[in-house]
Amino acid sequence: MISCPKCSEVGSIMKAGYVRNKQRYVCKDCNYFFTLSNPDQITPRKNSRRHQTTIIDIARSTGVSNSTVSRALHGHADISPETRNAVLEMAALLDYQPNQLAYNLVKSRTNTIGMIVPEFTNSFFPNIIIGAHELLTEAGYNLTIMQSNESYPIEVSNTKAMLANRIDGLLISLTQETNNYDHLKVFEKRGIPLVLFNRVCDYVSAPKVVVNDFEGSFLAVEHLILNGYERIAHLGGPLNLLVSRERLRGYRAAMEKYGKSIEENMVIQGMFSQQKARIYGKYLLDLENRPDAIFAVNDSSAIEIMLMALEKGIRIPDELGVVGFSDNPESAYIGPGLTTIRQPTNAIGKTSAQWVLQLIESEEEMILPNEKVLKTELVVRGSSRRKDF
Amino acid sequence: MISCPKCSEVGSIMKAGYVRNKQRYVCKDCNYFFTLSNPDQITPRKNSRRHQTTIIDIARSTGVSNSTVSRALHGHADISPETRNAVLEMAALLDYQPNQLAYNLVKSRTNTIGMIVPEFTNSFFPNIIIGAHELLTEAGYNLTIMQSNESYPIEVSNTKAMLANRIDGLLISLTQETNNYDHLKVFEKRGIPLVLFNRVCDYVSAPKVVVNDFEGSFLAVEHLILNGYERIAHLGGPLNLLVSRERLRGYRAAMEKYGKSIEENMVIQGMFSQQKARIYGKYLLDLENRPDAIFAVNDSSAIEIMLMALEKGIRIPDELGVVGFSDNPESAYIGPGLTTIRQPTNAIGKTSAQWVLQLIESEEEMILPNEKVLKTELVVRGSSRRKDF
DNA sequence: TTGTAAGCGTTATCAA
DNA sequence: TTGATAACGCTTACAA
Repeated sequence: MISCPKCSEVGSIMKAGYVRNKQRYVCKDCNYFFTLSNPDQITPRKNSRRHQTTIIDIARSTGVSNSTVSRALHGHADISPETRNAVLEMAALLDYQPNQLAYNLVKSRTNTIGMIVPEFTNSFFPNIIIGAHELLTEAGYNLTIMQSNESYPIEVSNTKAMLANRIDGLLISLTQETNNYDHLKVFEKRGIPLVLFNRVCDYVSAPKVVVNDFEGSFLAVEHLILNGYERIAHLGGPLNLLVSRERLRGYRAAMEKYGKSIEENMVIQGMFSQQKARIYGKYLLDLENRPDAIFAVNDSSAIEIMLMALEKGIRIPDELGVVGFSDNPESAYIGPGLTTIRQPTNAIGKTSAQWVLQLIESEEEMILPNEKVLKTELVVRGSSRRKDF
Repeated sequence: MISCPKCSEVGSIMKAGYVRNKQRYVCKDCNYFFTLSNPDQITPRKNSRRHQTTIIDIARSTGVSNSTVSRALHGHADISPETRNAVLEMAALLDYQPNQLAYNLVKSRTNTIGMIVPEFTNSFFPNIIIGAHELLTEAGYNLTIMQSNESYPIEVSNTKAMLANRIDGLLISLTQETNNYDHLKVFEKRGIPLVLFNRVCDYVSAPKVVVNDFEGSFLAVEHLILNGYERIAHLGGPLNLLVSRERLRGYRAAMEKYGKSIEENMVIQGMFSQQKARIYGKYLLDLENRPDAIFAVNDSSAIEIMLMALEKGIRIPDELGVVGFSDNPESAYIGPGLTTIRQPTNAIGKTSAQWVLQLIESEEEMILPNEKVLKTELVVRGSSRRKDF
């Protein structure tokens, strides 16, 4: 008695013509075609619970070898159109889906780029993801995204997972907690392409994609000064991040250039969070001699400040100028509109992705500029435009 | 001469004590420890370009077998603490990173959930992703996200890629183009858990996570009516999507309940896109006898309408009431604030993720309610609140 | 043009 | 408590 190699059924086997001079059978139960080239192939493969059809199934059913099937499937040359068609037909018939896992294992590449971002509650990182995603998809790569949630331990475990999954390259933007970079150096040591973006650091020799935070901040503060604000506070980010330091530097440079003295109690550096923004914002607005303008490290903080000013009845922009950074979607609409520095988020994603692909495709260690700096843009809205200026 | 099994170097091999009565060596060049249990293991493994250390490397260096290493690494019982420690030490020394690919292949599961969303330009899907991501991470699963960009062919190729990568389960929200569901039925046939969310359809027997679009819309329109609006237009979505149909149904039901006649030229169904919103918005606002309120299928469209009204000098809410759907972040801030229906995005993600995990973990085909309906919430803001009401 | 067989890095089933 | 050895599904020399 012949049993179906796929579903083990014995009662429903029928003859189904000849292939390459061998009797072909079909199992009416599971619609599986096969030949019996060799008696011990009659026994079904074990562990067949939810068996997905493999190359071997196709090989058996068509009466050719695995390698021939593989070649046919990949449109290799040196294969007779006749057998190729037979294989392709059978593949369709058996509803064959290649097993990427096995492919990846033997090729030891996955065609997948990993991306780790600290958060995606703001639209900032999602927009970067969109950019990277577009470019990678076009290039035939998959993108696996992980989120570190601004936590260093999670970031470390994320990189471990990426490593374990043998991604071909990694795009990463660091958490605000990250001060140790050993988990990134592993990538260097392994020769796995790595690109840092936005939240970068100096201590790892990987390419970095950033924006001109210094200039952006300089322009922002200069704009406030040119609108007649004198005592400008800065609500900054955590200083272990280069972005925070650069934006602080831009602030100081602008103040200095225009001969404004900086009151150090009005320069605050802190973690990114809505709660922190409220605390620092309250502090600044409650100062006995409160600033007449605030340059915030990002739009979320700036918006918190605007809302608090509203509550307190402080008029914007007359009594208080506010400028943010990043141009969140809500910034255009809040109150008189929030003046801000627009970041080319899509381009950040695209640039980073392109770079990591270049690193992958270039066999040699490339000698490359280690940093790409994209341009920001000052977007002037109502929160900083005084009528009398 | 002994050559290093890892880097093939011959000049830098030194003796390094004894392990299990075998001479141990170390390659000073690549810091690789090994023993020579068997003469033909002297030859380095070929294809060693960028060789990542494997279980076999550890086995050789420690002088035990693969299986023992595997067991030690997984903290199996039945292993002497002595050898376990030796293995673990060596693993750390050689900087071993497990190869998830191989693991997945033999286990034929990936611990990865796939997620396909039509877009993430709005904050809507990112927020759902956040919810799903949180729950999945906690459960020890990875999340692979793909974006169909509202394109049916891309959606199909995405599902193929997911299948090829042997994800353990899929969460999907359909594109506005999708009218054929064969690519989803494959999952059914293969027994791969599938959960539809938000953009669902009736033609595939998979669990669905949706919100009460009907009630939400009903409340939105009722709210407009109770604020004295009479001639309410509806700017709807593509009708092949259940959400669009449900929201339309809610609109009609509310109008009917309050005895308002619907002017059919003021009910428009169209694709989601900013451009379309502008075109339809212009049409509605330019009508000779224009509506006194518009209920839009989503906030993006509603916002476009508000902006156009602003341009045309139509006062909101006095001359025109506007209500959207979803509560985008910018909706709170635009003009007098956009009244909208808030969707529990985080919960949508979490619920879908939880469901797919349940399906994975339950061996049996579960008998389950086929749909979960989450609650929406009316958020009243200035765009619909008439002073005289 | 096709087949054979080794190898990718694991886990799992037997024996020892 | 350990070690061989056979899978997992695929690609690819090398042989025929």
